Amino acid sequence: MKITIKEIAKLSGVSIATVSKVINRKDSKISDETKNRVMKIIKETGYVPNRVASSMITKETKTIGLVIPNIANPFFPEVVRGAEDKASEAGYSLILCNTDDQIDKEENCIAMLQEKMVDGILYTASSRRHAISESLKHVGIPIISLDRDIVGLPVQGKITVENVEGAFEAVSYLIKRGYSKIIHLTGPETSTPTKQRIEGYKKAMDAHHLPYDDSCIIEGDYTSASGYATMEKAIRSGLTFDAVFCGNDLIAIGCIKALKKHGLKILEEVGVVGFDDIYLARMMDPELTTVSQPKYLMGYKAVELLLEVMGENKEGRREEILKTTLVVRETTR
Amino acid sequence: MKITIKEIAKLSGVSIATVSKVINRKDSKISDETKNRVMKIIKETGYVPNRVASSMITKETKTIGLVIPNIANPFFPEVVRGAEDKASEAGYSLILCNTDDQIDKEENCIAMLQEKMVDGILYTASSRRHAISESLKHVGIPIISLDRDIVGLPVQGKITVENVEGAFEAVSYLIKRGYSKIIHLTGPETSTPTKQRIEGYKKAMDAHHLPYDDSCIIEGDYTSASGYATMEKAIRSGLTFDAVFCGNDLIAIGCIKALKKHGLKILEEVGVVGFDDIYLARMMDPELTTVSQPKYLMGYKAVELLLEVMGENKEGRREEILKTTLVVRETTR
DNA sequence: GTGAAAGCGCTAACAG
DNA sequence: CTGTTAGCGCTTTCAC
Repeated sequence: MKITIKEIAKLSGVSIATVSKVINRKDSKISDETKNRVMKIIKETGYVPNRVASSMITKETKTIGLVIPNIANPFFPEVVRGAEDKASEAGYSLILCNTDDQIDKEENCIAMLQEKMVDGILYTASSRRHAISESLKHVGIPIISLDRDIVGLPVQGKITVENVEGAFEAVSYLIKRGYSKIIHLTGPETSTPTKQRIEGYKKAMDAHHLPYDDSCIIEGDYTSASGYATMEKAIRSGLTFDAVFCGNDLIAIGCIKALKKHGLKILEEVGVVGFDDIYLARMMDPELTTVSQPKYLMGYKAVELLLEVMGENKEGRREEILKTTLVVRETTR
Repeated sequence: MKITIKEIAKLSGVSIATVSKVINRKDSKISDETKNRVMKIIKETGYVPNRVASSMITKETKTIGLVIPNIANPFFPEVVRGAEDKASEAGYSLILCNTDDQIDKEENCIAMLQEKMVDGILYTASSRRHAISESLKHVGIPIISLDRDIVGLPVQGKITVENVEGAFEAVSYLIKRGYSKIIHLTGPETSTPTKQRIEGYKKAMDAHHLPYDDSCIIEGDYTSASGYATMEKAIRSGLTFDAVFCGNDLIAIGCIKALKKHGLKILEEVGVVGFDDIYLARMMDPELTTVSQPKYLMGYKAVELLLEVMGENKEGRREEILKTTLVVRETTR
């Protein structure tokens, strides 16, 4: 039988109300003597307050739900770490959910988080999501959308990065370094980041009056396997290019593998730029030139924003768009 | 005001007990008619049962605490994924805690998890931990220790890998391939895996009557920076070697950087073997020969074991030691 | 300064 | 088949 506040009260010869007050530091009107006595008993007995009981009354669980596609995707661990740091700093903990970009898993997660009465949700929408499911519309819990935007979803806030600008900068850099036949290997075109990176690519090409057509923008998904496959196909199909701007680093890795296999020299013959700057980018050989996303900060800021929204209980949507930075390494001349 | 079971009862014209039964599928004795009526109302109102309230009674939160050093360390995401998969399969969710291998953070995490009344804890002990803190001794919650063993900690189960055998196999392979002056770059010697990998290294060297002394076993920590620094120092100090067995892949990555910098040819002049087989190992160039740990399985099995232990409420310690496999790639001849 | 009492939303006997 | 009742462990007025 676990020890409860009742025992502590009995043992210290005070009421449970008093014990509750000292536990929660609402003890301005409790004499030091009783305070110390209660504290001592608590320590001695190893009493642990039951937060699920207090949650019932305070209506907060000090828990935040974190819904992401897959923690094993190297993009997310840092984001999660940032989120966890800010959360624990503020006395919250994180429930982690993986959705594999599958809509039904997403809905299950959200439902579960609602039942567990989390105080807020950080949500990276499935890149496959087009329509918003009904059930998602009436979650009565603050939601911050992370990384990806969902039009129509009633979120209370949004943390994204400057995808257009990041892509623009990357492609512009490529052009400045003398590359001119630049192709773009993208992720699923249903997701906002993908669309935005394509937009940035086009803008840069246009700005420099460089030609491109639909065959230069090749859709895949955000995996190295996809990068490998699409690159392979591009080469086979006789497409000419001297640089490739990849939708993310994973695609870039696969792409480079394919390039190497075909004996193409990275940097001299073909420049490659990634997006994300995952841990891997710095570790591979050659080190990958890429657009760095502030992953840790994204998680951190997302929780920060969520906490704000939760506090104010306001309706207004908040938004923060974080900057990317081009990191030039060894896959571009 | 959030809608409660009471409203549903009123709206469907039944008692709350009945509603409770249909929610929890204890409805064998409820007529289909009432069942359907209640279900319909639930759907219409968008009622979400409050699991924190039911937790108070059932004494279970369907939540598991996952305590790891750092999710941003590439070893852990897959472990966590495995754990999450098994957990969600069984209707549980995971609260994630990062400890940075700091004992005080560990204790905070554990305390918080206790207060949140998690049903069990998965725990990767700090590699710096030598003594078990008092507070950890009387957690009344089942604990499974993951990856690292903690002597003296009253855990109900243990999931580890065959570190000795893995190291033995790696070093033996190196020897078989003609390397003979093999050094070992280790992690912190306070942690069990480190000790075991050293043991495996020694066993293999002994088995083949190859000489080594203390200077061949160089302690560092499990980071690429450490791998770089220790390798650098080893080279500077004039240590001779033709292969290096690294305590993990991160060390191997740093080590290879240092080797390359000094113009040493990987594979021909110096063979390198890592440990873990993180995602990176396959992505780098040259691809890393390494001892693969079943990371996903570790997490999965850990939750499985925890669930078992929780179910039986037995005292006996359970243990599962998973196999490693040597993956030969491009850093060994 | 401290305590009594009224619940939070739900489940689990037990009655009917 | 369904409802009544007694809490789960805690916080929070409101008295004293």
